[in-house]
Amino acid sequence: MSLRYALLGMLAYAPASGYDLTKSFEGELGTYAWQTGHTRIYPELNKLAEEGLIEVADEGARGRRTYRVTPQGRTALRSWLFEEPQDHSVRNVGVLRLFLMSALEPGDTRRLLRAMLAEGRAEIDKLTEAISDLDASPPADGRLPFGRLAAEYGLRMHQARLEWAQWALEHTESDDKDDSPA
Amino acid sequence: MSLRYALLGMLAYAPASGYDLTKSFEGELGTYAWQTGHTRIYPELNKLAEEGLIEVADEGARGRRTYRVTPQGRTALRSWLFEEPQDHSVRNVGVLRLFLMSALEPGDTRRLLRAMLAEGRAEIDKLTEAISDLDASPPADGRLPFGRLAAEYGLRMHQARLEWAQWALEHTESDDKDDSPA
DNA sequence: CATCGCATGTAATAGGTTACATGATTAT
DNA sequence: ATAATCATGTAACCTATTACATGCGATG
Repeated sequence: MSLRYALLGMLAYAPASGYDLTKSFEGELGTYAWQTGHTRIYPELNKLAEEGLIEVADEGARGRRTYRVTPQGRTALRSWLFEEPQDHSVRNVGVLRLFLMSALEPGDTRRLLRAMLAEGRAEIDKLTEAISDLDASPPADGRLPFGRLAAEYGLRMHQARLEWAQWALEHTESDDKDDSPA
Repeated sequence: MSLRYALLGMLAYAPASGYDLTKSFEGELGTYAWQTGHTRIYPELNKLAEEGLIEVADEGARGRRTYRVTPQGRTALRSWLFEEPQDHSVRNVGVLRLFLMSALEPGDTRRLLRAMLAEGRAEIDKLTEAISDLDASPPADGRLPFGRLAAEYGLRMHQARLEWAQWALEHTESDDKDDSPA
């Protein structure tokens, strides 16, 4: 059920084709919020169009169809966002790994945590650079673009995760013979 | 594929029954890392047992079967955790809502962001209390328990998300007539 | 004229959710 | 006795992934 709102929402930002949307899901959207591929996107777009929540705005070369949300689509998105029964459904392999690593022997746990710290730092560097690029060429309308919003989210999450890993490392070492700080 | 490692990992922490595991998934594990229910857990436990990755440690009243990981199971878990091809598969309805809310009119976006800030603060209060309870009665073995680890993670994530929402609010208001600070 | 990227799809399989189902034990 | 909670399962349906498939248009 969430996929359709993801599509509706992205089309509410700006009209796009299935191909464009596929690319979006390969970026921040897929990384932090909702992962999917073109094999789910195309059938769902057809369904949304049938139901009148989106419509073809333009047909281009190679059978390209650019969709935009209809007023009904916008209403559906809005009511989904304001609707109370929030399902907090989460499925995140990275976090699962994080949690489970401490089921290993302390030595292994510490090794994994250190690897994670390195990865996290690399990710933060990448995002910091991406953000400074985005801020160097702000959009004309002054509106916060989706990518900027998502990059900021990613940056803050990675930082928090890094600090958590550091904390976890401190609380794992006491049990171990190798007691050098991280 | 991840569900089986979630189960294997939880059993590596401590032996448990399908019922116990179901409860675990209703807590922090399901909230931050991987959601599932008893209808997936029982069949998967049977499969894991067939494959020799877990075994029945104890049978109790009402058909209760307590499982524990076998050495092969521990090896499988360890190799999954150390294995390189990390799929960063994420599916998080909350984050999706966060990202999509800015596709609405600025007034609606601001209203949702403010609601989110309130929810986030409530969540942080709850976790802070839960953590101080956990820290008041630390486990005898000095090992960091799963719940403590997960609560700390949740706390830090909620805090980072809150700060992000505050940031987003600041960057959304410029476009709006109602320019009072959050 | 070949290769790469654009652009859309279907089919088979796997994984997940909801509804249905049953029975044992404990607490009131 | 009755209700609540413990404890496990199956079946139907829905959602998601992987493999397969096709053709157009631009670039070299």
